[in-house]
Amino acid sequence: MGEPRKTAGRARQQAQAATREGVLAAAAALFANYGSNNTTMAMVAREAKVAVGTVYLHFPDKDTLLAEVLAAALSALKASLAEAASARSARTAAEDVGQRTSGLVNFAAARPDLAAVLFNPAHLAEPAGADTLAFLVASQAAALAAARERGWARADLDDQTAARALVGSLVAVVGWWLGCRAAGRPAPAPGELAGQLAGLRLYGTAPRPRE
Amino acid sequence: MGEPRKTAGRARQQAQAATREGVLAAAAALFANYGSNNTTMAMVAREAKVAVGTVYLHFPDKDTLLAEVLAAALSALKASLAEAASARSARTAAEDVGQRTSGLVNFAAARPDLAAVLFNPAHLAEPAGADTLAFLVASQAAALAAARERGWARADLDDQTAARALVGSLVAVVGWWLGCRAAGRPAPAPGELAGQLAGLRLYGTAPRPRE
Amino acid sequence: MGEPRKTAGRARQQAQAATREGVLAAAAALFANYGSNNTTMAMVAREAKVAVGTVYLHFPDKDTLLAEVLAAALSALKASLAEAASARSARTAAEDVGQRTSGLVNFAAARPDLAAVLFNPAHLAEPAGADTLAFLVASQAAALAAARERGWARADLDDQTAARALVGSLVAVVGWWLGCRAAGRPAPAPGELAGQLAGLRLYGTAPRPRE
Amino acid sequence: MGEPRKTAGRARQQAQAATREGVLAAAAALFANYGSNNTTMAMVAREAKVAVGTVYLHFPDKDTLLAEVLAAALSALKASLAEAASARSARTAAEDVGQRTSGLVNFAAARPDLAAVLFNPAHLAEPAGADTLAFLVASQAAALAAARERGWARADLDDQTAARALVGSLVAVVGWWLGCRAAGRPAPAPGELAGQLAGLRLYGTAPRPRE
DNA sequence: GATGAATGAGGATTCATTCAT
DNA sequence: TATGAATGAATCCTCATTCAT
Repeated sequence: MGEPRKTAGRARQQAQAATREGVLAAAAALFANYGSNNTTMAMVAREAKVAVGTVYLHFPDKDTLLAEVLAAALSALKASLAEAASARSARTAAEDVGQRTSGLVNFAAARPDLAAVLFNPAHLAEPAGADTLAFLVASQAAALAAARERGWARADLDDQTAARALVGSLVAVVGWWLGCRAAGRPAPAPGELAGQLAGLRLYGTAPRPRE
Repeated sequence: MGEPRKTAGRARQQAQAATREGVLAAAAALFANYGSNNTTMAMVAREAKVAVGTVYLHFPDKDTLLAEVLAAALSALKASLAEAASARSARTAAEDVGQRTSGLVNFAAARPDLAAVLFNPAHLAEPAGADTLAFLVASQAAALAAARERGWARADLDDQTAARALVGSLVAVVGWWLGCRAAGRPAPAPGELAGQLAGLRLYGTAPRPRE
Repeated sequence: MGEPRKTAGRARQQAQAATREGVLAAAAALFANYGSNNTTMAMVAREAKVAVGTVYLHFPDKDTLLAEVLAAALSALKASLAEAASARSARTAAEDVGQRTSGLVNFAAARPDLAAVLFNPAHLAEPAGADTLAFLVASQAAALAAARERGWARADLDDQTAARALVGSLVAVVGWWLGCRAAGRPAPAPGELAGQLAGLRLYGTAPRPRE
Repeated sequence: MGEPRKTAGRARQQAQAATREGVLAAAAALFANYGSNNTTMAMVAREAKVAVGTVYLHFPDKDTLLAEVLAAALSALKASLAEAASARSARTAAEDVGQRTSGLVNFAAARPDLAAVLFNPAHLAEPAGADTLAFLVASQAAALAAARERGWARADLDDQTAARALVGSLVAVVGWWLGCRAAGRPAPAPGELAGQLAGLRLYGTAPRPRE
């Protein structure tokens, strides 16, 4: 999977890595715009200013390329969230969910390319997206379990089901939001969006007793 | 020019309609199983025990076929929900949401094929699925607005955003659930699933004060 | 080749013939407009307000249909020319050629459908058009031979070659002229066209000594 | 992104050009023999000893392939005529037309493939052939106008009409002649053919007063 | 490692023709 | 005779992948 020859010189290795990153970035941009299904390897190569063969030198096939683009996007998301999380710690459920949700929306606003690849249901539905989807679900499930520890979440929730529902709504809403913004259609402000998502997640649609 | 029998015979018409339905059913089954992207027109024809040309006799192209399969599934869903709705009327928000959600899950349990086509994000993302997605979102938004009228929903929700989130979570969860069941993997019982979904929708993940 | 059952009643036979004529007319109209290559048997049937099968009842296949349309057009042309010829007899070469050419152009103006089928090089190039082309060439060759008898044509012409050249120019010019008229583009008046064609045929492009 | 060798090697480029020419030649041969309508892209590929995809690598679609074959044939014709024209200049109308016609016939004799593609009415009638036809007509019209300047052509000719007639007769006769030769049927000698064509063009069919 | 021409299996769609009613 | 649904071979074109340079 793209493991460069051990004996290569330092400069060589760097050039190699740069090529790889270029392809990855090109693929991300195209997948974000058109979806991987409507993107050909030739398009990726052209965008990366590289020959088709070069793409195959770094990624054995298209599925793997998608998987790696998703992995890269996911790891950028993780990094972004981790940074946000380290900044402050939540005192209440509302703060907790609010911070997480804002983090996500901020990531989407800051890196629309990566986010658009990640929050594309078609990508997550493909075999190459299974890992990514699984991770997203697992992390939501973990967050839910952690929240329950602290009394921030109901005891009667099935974590699997709830995590899937949360991921589904995030993907749908953020995907839609990014699409609107990319197309220049009206879209809620990031803060507004995060607020709505956090509210729905925490309290659902029913009126809150008083808070 | 003679006296052409325009009526062409009752039996003939029925046979034609049967062929059309056969193709539709075959397409639904395959789209449900593999997604329309991994299904060829030849597969549809073979499954329907019909020649390729026959498929095109009834549907002008693949996109239209997908659109019609989605439309059929959607109308079956509507019928199922309408029937359920006419049976009893809700007195409380919980009853209302509970009934709607159960209706949906029951439909998925009763017609897994149709539901799997409908609740496939890749289908809804395609142009042919735009109408269907739009309808689902609009109907959720309408339900939300109606609920608010009765004081069953918060006033500070953005209907568009919330409707998308709800559709997203339903699609994700029901799609996953159907996949599990089709593959023989463990999956929650229908009632359990409906309960979880209804709870999340109404109250989110936070503990309920008491109700 | 469409020979109706001998035992059929009178009315039956007439209805049959009417159907056949209807198909022929429909095919002629479509072939004239789009060329036989861009006309499907289904289009013919629809235009004739008849079922596809009915077309095949009267014509064994598409090639034969084209051949018969061409034959019908050719026989209409012959009839038109014969009528014109019987009216007056030519005294000079110029009169002779002038009358023939006018007859042709008048036919094209009067029956643009049939003429457009006939004067379509693509039709004449197809196997089904071979007979028609052969007839046109033969009739030009005969006319040339007859003219030579009377001293109206040069002795050093090769009839085959000259006849082909004449047919070629007629087909090209009349076909182009009909196309212009059908499309509403500017086109010479019929008399003007006939004059030009007759002049070219008789005297070529060189200046006439005096006549 | 390394240092991509944009030049890709001289040999490589030549090989590519050779492939392109091979496809062009194969297409020309097949189009000449069967007409583009009866030639499939698979036949072209097979004839060129190349994969189907390779054909599409060099020509975006079948129409373009036909257009390029026609363009190549036309430019070969132009070159051939230009060479002939530069050799000697005409003193009389008869010399002028004679030289032009001989040039054409010589080209047809020397490059029967290219000529057969060019002088196929079906090709010229297709959209892809429109340019070629237009060029042929325009060049005849120009020749006519030039001749008139010198008093070599009648003043009462409509250039459009006459040019179409001339092209039509050339296409018909040369096309037929090539067909005869290819099929081994008897056909006039090139000089004979050119003489007949030149005579018809200059003086028509009427007896020449004296010359 | 990089290149990009070449490959060819595969997929959507068309349409002349058949045949049961 | 008339019908028109059904047939399926044929065709154009795409694109992931390979490999000689």
